[in-house]
Amino acid sequence: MTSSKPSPGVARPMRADARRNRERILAAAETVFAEKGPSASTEEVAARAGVAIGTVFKHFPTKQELLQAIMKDLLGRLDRDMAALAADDAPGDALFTFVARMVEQAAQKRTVVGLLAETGIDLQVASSVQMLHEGIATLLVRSQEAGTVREGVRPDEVIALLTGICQGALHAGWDRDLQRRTLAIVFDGLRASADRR
Amino acid sequence: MTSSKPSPGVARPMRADARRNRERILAAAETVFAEKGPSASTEEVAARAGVAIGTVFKHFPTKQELLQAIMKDLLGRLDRDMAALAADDAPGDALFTFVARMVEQAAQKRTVVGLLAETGIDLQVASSVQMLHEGIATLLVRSQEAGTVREGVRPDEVIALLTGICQGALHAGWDRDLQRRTLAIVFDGLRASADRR
DNA sequence: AGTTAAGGTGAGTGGTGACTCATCTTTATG
DNA sequence: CATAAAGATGAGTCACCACTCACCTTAACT
Repeated sequence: MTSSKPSPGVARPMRADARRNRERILAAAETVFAEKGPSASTEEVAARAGVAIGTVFKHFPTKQELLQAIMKDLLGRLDRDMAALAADDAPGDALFTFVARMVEQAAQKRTVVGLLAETGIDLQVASSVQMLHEGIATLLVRSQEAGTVREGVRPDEVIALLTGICQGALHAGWDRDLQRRTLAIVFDGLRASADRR
Repeated sequence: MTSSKPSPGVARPMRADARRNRERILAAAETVFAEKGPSASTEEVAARAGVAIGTVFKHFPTKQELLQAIMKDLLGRLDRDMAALAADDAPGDALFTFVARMVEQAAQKRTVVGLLAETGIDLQVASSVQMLHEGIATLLVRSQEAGTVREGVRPDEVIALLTGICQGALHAGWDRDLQRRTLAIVFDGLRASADRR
């Protein structure tokens, strides 16, 4: 009778196979949705993960929740990326580097891009988005202090540009070169310029 | 026996009710798809047009063709808009005005924006897109001659920026003010500047 | 007015995809 | 090893949607 009772409030740890499958599903979902966009079927995710469809729905009761879980993952990684950049890169370049990197990945991460700007994000994801926005704001301020971005540029403008360019990069006809040239124009627009305004 | 035979090669004109319904369907499709994106159902278009489903499919045998018909319409209108601008506006401003106007309409015309950048456009629509691209190229050259856009900017860069910003403007959180400020940055990037590059 | 073919109608078909559940399998624990 | 609960399974349900077709209506021409 001294044995551990199921103490209320402390959830038992997940079973080993369950944890493994959860990871597999997330990985599969990320590649599948990256390739085909969010309209890809849940069955395809299950197939790629090598599990039955019911298993996917046991872990993520709706497709929405699955998408949101991926979102959180991706946003978390982006956030860590950004923190690393803020630490390592020259303060004047960090914002530009980050934007360029994100645009580069955009084509492979349709999901992030799509949802970064989407309406109807629930609170779970919203907080991650919030973090990203704050990170961008920080990078922006540093760039302005370093003089590589003109005063008066506001964070929401940078985010708007970022989402727009990422969206554009998703579609056909944006080769590396065009991407680089387009970004160059936007960066010029952001740079401080004494002879204007 | 002197009565007119159905001369081969000369198609009879459409019946009056057919023509009327065709217009209604196009108008309905434009509003419905503008509101809900291309995934809106054909039934909803039929309902809004006040005709039966079968009628829609008699005029446009597939949903694809309906979407393409709208595209052609919209692109044609844009093209006329652009021609008018080229004639009336100051040559240095015409490009900026056109881009601003297009972005402004973007939120109400999800379809154009979406398909402007989409892969797999058929030849019908491709020619209209081609016209638009040529028009933009013309406006760009004029702006460069007038000195409001720096030399070295290429048409595909302008188009890339345009589609990107339009895509971004589709999504939530882009109020008028943000739109204006974002465009200002892009325009700054396009403007000739002696102190750079 | 009468004739006819173009046009309109809408219940029906087939396919797809999100989600469920009764049943079987596996892990953790005594 | 035995047991129980967590987890996995996949055939089945339901809703939606693009598209069809047999039948009815109407414009257009004599």
